[in-house]
Amino acid sequence: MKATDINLSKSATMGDVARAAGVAPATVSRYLNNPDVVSPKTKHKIDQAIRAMNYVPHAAARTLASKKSRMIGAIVPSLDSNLFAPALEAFQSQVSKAGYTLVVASDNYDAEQEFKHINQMVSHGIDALLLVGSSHDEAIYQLLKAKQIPYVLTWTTTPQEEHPCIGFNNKIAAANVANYLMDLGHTKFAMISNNIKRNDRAHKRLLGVRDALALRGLSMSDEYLVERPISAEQGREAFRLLMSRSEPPTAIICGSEPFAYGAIFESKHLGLEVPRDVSITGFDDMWLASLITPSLTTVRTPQQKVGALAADYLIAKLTGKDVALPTPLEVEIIVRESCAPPSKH
Amino acid sequence: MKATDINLSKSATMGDVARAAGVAPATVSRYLNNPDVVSPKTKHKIDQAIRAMNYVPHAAARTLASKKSRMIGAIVPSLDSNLFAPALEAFQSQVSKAGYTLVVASDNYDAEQEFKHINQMVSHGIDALLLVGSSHDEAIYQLLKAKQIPYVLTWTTTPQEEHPCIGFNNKIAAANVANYLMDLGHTKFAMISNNIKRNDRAHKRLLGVRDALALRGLSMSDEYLVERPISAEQGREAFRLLMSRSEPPTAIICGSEPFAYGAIFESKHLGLEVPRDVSITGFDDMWLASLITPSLTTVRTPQQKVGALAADYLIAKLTGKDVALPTPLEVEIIVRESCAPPSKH
DNA sequence: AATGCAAATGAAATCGCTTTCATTTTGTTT
DNA sequence: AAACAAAATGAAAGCGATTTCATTTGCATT
Repeated sequence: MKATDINLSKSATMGDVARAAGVAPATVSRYLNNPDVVSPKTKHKIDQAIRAMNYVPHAAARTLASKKSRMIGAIVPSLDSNLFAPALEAFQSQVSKAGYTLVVASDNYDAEQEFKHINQMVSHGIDALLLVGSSHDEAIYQLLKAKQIPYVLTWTTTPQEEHPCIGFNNKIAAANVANYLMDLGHTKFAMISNNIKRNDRAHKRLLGVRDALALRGLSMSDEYLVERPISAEQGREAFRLLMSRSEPPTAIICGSEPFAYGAIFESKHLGLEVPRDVSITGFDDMWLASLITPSLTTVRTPQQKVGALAADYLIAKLTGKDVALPTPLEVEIIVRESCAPPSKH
Repeated sequence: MKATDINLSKSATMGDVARAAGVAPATVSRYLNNPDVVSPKTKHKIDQAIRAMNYVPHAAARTLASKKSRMIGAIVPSLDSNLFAPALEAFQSQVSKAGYTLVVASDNYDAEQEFKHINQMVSHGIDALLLVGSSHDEAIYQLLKAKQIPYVLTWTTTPQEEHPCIGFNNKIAAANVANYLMDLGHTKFAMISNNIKRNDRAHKRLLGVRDALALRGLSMSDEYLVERPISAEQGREAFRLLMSRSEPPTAIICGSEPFAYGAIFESKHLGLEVPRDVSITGFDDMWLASLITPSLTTVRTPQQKVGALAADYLIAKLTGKDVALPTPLEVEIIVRESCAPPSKH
């Protein structure tokens, strides 16, 4: 770890190391990539030489020659978001543990940006790729297929098993929430959601809610669906809007948890009491859910698990192991204080 | 953007494009890197060929030949943290806007991991590097210097101008908070902080507080300094601990904002009222600060700005422009409800 | 038309590694 | 000790771009 003898001139190359160790470059390469096949004796010599010259392999050269970059890409909607950060952190941890380097980009829910980023990453030779959600340009899949790049879609499950996915069933999860609220006696629902068109998870959650309602002969008109960028602030506004309707909902299902926080905070400003006047649910179970007053009834999603499993899957795939895709992950409704039966008007 | 004619066999190389366009590979290279020097006529031919074959340059080959990877690295303590995410998002946005690809890693405040990641990134040929904080292994600086890799330290300022920094003065910011509280009449202080040894920002904030106190003849004993990993949950525990002292503090300065949230939530459990029974301050002004009850008096730090400026600086540096480092950024105390004069015993 | 100069292009070496194939060394078996 | 298979090593050909240097082309000028 001492860095006393850093060579200030040109960096040492594999050739330099080979010369110093008195072996051929090929042997150094083997030492690096497949140590088992080099004899202990030469292994030692090479080891010495590498340390002495502070040799660091030139990754681009390796990539060029081997067609493997030892980089894995991840494209998420946003880096600045509690929604993906835990998964990304877990992903990065696993990825780097396996000796890979992580390349990331955020696309702000914009398909064109995503496409651009993917092209850039592919050009850089990433060995595998993590994507969020299930709706991606067909060209992307074609590209990944053509280049034989393993990928995985996260936060989602494909019913048709078209693509490898690691996530949970958003539709069912949302349906469970709706059912829970209906069991409490609610009939007048509203939903605060991220953009339905651009965010397939949001879309599926909406479908889940609508299906569940339909099964019990209920429905939610479009007026009670408010689409917003994800943030607590937007949740506040959406809540105010919804509660100012002539016929306000008795239960508000938030497609993303920050909306729920915003709604709860805003309820205090409006002099409303949760859950007496209106029930609110979240989605994800972030740290604030249990601390806020009233604490939030929500569905807990396995965020780090998604990240870690995605990494494991891709790495296994790269290692040549044949991997079974994990079955859709479980989610769980965490019942806290923010829901109650609707008041008798 | 159509991907109808993806070549399923080997990807097209520059040679293929050259052949198709009836020019030399060198000319294609010029078209890509320095379009001004190729004639409009050939430019058109090459353009056609590239589209037709769906050619994507091989980044590793470019890197090898040009010694520029068009990748920029960033190492942050944690990806799963509201503290760095906004900056990182802004950084990534600028970086990719300039045509670079972002490589990230998190080191969990562990110097050894950081060193490992940097080596890996350097091996991958990153053109520039963002680091957080000011305390890094000397070997790192040597390596970056030897390889001539521009870098920037963020969230900090070096008084000695040893290294390029983009951030604010943590010491002064914390001192301001302490002064504000002393102005209110406080004399019995406590601080909840991240690990002082591993986190230089935390350390500087502590120094700022201590210095400010000293200037007014006050002090804070070590018993009133609680070091914890950054989270609201840890903030709760620390708060409970501090308030159970025989002589509890009247003001608690939180070195990171999640601590403050935890403290405020826990105060309710303990039947204490903020700010009547104890004043609390945060650090960063995250979204929750204005929504929580009581709203949090805190210091607002320019997070996106740090990320964006860091990117601008590095990119300018890479473009060969001579860049003036921005002066330390301003921070501002946002006075809200969580502080008040100490109660009369 | 001849001249000269700048602009545009091409040829070929090079970047640092991997990998195939051939060769040498080692160790085991008879 | 001979014979042979297995293990270890070496030689050399790429991988796909960039870049220097040389050459050709195009245009304006006389």
